[in-house]
Amino acid sequence: MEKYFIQLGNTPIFKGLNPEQLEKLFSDKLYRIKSISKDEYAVFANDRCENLMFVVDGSVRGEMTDFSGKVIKIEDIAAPRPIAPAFIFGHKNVYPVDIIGNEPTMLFILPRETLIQLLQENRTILNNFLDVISNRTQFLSDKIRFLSFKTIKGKIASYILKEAEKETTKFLMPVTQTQLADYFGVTRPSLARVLGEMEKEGILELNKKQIVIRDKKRLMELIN
Amino acid sequence: MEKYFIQLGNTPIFKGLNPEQLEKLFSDKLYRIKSISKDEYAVFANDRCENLMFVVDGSVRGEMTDFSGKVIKIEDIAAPRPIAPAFIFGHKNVYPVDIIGNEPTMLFILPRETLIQLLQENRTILNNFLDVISNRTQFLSDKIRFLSFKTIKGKIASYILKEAEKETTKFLMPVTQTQLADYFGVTRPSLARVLGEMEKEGILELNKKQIVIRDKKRLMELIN
DNA sequence: AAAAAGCTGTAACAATTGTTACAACGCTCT
DNA sequence: AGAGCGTTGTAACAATTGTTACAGCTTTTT
Repeated sequence: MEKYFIQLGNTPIFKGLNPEQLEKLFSDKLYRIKSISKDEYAVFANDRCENLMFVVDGSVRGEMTDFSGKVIKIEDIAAPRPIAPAFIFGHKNVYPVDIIGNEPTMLFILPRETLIQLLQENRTILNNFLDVISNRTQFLSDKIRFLSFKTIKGKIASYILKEAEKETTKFLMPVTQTQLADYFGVTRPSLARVLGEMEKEGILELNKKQIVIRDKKRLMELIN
Repeated sequence: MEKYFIQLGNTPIFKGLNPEQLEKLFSDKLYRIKSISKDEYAVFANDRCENLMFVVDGSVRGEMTDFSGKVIKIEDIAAPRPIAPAFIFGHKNVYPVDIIGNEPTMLFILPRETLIQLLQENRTILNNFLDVISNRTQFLSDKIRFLSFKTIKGKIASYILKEAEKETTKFLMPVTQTQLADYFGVTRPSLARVLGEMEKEGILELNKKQIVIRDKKRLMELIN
């Protein structure tokens, strides 16, 4: 048993299949393994995306180079995870970022043709794959809805009201302020300041990560 | 021949199949047709999304009601087009918006189970469906990249450099300032002001919708 | 041709956010 | 316990953007 079949079974796309089933499924399929070293490029931005790659050992990062030559890290992708599953189909299937090894890393590479075969013959994989790219779309839609609130108060209000849908007035922030600021596309001190203002105005009560909604009505009015 | 099979063949998901093929494909499948009148709700936001619906005649609009009760129109969907194809799979498959008839409208409704059968037995449909969702993801990714430029100058620079990739220095704005401001998530006067500033600084030259890049280097520096 | 509607340019002022810097607190590792 | 690190609170000032209003212009409608 190759060890990458074990890791593959842990990716969201092959979830629900055990290594034996995977080995059997792949017995008559085309695929390949590639090792990359630290800081080696696996793909360059704008390369054609004709394979679905999985990180089965180690981790890679996605980087963008902007017009001025500055490099921006977009995200880390650690095993076991697929790379850019939403870019292998669609009209413009090129990689949106450079993919670079963070460490010695092993990639499992599936040609598009093989993937299509798998999707057609195995219903679990089809469902998983649709789930993965649909989740991505849903996440991005949510994020855009957020970014469209102009003020930070509006973003916070919208975020908190959504988080507190189940529990009525009290809940724990599941992320740090830094992460939340990043998600909102604002700076961390600005977020902290606005949270402070909302506490002074009596709308919220803050204790570290615990948030209590004191005036739900005014919180709702902040969204417009 | 039911006329909706003709319209279905024009949707991106059944593209490449003629009405006869569609009729045959659907002969042993579950589906149904629903008519809605003007201003009738086809679905409410947060309804479970267990069917894929197509507008085969007329048009609907997607509307959101925010916490303060204000209604915001998100988009129009006219025949022939699928409704929310990225929300039938994924973990949270509920409709993100209300769907309301703009006029007397006919909907073709496919249960998820039927859709999965079609995806497995017909490769064209599988490819089309994956293309549709992937295109959506790619569009949203682009948009988020835009929104993440903090200043209006940065958004303009990024937009213009992308638009002017083919033609070197001169091009026509394909949209009005109002539309562009909307896409950027800023107000129209702000956009106009910044465009004016960039002209004064000698970076751009503006004549109505014609734009000439006078200093590409400084334009690129604005992106960071 | 006249009227209406939409697009663009501009201005002054208000509001919001970014920048930068520092301090206090809690957690983990040794 | 102490060092190191990440998180949070805060402040002053600079920069950017929103708001509102008006005028001139083009395009479409009547």
